[in-house]
Amino acid sequence: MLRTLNSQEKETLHSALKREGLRPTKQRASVYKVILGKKDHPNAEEILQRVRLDLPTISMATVYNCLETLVTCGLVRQVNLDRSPSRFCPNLRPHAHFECTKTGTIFDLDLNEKTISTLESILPEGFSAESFDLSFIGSSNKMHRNKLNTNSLSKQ
Amino acid sequence: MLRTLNSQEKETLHSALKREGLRPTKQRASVYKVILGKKDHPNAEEILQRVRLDLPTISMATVYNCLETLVTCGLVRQVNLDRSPSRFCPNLRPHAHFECTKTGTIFDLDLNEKTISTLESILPEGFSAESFDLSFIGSSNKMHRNKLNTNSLSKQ
DNA sequence: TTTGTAATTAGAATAATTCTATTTTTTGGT
DNA sequence: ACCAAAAAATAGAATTATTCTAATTACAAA
Repeated sequence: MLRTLNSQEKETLHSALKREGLRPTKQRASVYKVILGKKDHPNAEEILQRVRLDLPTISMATVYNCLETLVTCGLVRQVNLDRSPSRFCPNLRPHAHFECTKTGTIFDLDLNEKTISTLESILPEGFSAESFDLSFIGSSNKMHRNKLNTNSLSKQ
Repeated sequence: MLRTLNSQEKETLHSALKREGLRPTKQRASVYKVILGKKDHPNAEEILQRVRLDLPTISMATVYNCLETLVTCGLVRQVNLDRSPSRFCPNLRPHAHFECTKTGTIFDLDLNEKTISTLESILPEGFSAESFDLSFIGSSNKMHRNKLNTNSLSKQ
């Protein structure tokens, strides 16, 4: 059985859904719980497997529907690296991704204010960005930080 | 009829292919020519249409094969934005992409040394990147620079 | 030339995602 | 609680970009 949403997470989910005029269903809650529960950037197939521990009859179509809903509500971010299946992550802070070619691990790299303004400064006059995507491919000697159940790293 | 490769471009292509032990074919030359000829980040389907002006019987499989070859040889870069079909671009300088939501135009944004070192500084100890991808989505009031036949912009 | 290898080709196969049509669930009004 | 209307979930078909397969054609070195 999967860890359950705590009351704050439940409140976040319900109010975001309400804001969009959408209903809180057990399928949506379970998909959200899975994404919060293991921040390893799972794809739809992996999310389906994990959700089925709780809801054995959920369909792939529903997983895709729930993911779209959660992304629309701003609770979850869709991460596309190259042409591999989309992955999903609950980190709403500005961050980049690093994919380790040795292990396949994807790390979040939080961005500080200075870095963000450097990114903004790339845009010429007359351009304004509503979003950006930044990712790196390479190798790392860092292990998964399983204890914290996160792949997020930042420099001190 | 399409503009032909000049002798320098031909030499670049042939020596890059030779370096990899690959043969210079008319299909490869034509795909390369198309990508150099209009720097609007075409996808495989668009490249097929343009190449067929020269080689009416070329197949989509060959276009994909040629594209893979050119990317492997380092003559062309594959550009993936979200989950849309891969696009191809001959700009080998370090650059980011900007997709205009109003027009669908994709602009190259050349990156200066300072920006590149800021990007490198994002990586924590123990991480090394062999490549990065940076893209923006937003809107721009710049028109296509058709006269120069390029979508590349940089700040002075 | 011949001969082996590489490249091209058409079409089938694959894989991620989206769509369609049906059933189930939820909600708000009585 | 009951019912009607709307939303969501579901199974499976459809779509789409890309890759694979097997057969043919072109090339380059001896």
